[in-house]
Amino acid sequence: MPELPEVETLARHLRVAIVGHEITGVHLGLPKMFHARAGQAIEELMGKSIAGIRRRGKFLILDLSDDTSLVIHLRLSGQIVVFENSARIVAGGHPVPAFDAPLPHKATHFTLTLSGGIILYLTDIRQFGFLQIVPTESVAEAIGSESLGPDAMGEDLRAEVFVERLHKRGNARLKPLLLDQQFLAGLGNIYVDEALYAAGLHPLRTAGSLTVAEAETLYRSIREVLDYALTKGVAKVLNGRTHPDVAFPRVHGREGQPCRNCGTTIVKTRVGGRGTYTCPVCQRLG
DNA sequence: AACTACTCCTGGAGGC
DNA sequence: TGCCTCCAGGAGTAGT
Repeated sequence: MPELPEVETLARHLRVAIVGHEITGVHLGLPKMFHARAGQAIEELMGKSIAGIRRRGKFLILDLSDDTSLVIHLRLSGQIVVFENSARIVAGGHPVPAFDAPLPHKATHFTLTLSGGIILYLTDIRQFGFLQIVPTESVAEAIGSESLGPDAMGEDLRAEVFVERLHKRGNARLKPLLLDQQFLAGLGNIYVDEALYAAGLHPLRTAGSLTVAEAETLYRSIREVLDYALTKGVAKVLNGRTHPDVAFPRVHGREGQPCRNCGTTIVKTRVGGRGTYTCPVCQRLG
């Protein structure tokens, strides 16, 4: 589930909620979720404090007080919920189970108890998510930063950088390319559909077929969609079925419903094995 | 370089 | 109610 806006929102909320707190309890219910280095035990976390929280692409990074870092990837169905003295203070990621469901859930695989009456639950129905503990100086290596593309929200990703990268991958189709974390880090299936729709570009267009103006439009659309998700709080409510923002998503998941630009029926196709929603009029191939 | 298929899992939705 | 199939917001690997 969680794409860049969801992970970023989680990072921001966790920053307020748990930075400075000490880890006083650790429970790992699904051992394979912990991608341990040789000889590592999850109990190493005990006694360390949360020094800072970062995000890179879809990776969530908890920097700890002893220059190690807890790296978390939620993949498709990871969810994090934090309680403080029995009150839920953070909830984000995949919406199943519901954020207000009793915890721990049977799919809660990792629990951190922190000073100040705080408990963090990591729940993951499909068990694809994972944890790593690495030296903070090795985080980049651990998450594959050399191969990971620029962060989709990063300030260093200027339009001309994006356009240049696009044209280097001229034969690639837009949708699989934008999903490729080595090309651009952070986008997932929903936001790629949203960005392409906002830019009026068909997901099967090749990168090389875009004019410079179209490529710049795509760049702006990606930033706008992500910014909207972050500032309007849709990243959080998007995960819930009954999010109050009826204006978002604008195309993803709206098969059979009218396009909000032109009224044409939104169609669902499969591109690169992923469910893909488009307006056949606003997003033309030719 | 770029595409497809398959893989890790569970659960919800829909058809019968 | 059960049973079946398909699908799911990620991403790595293998084969073409």
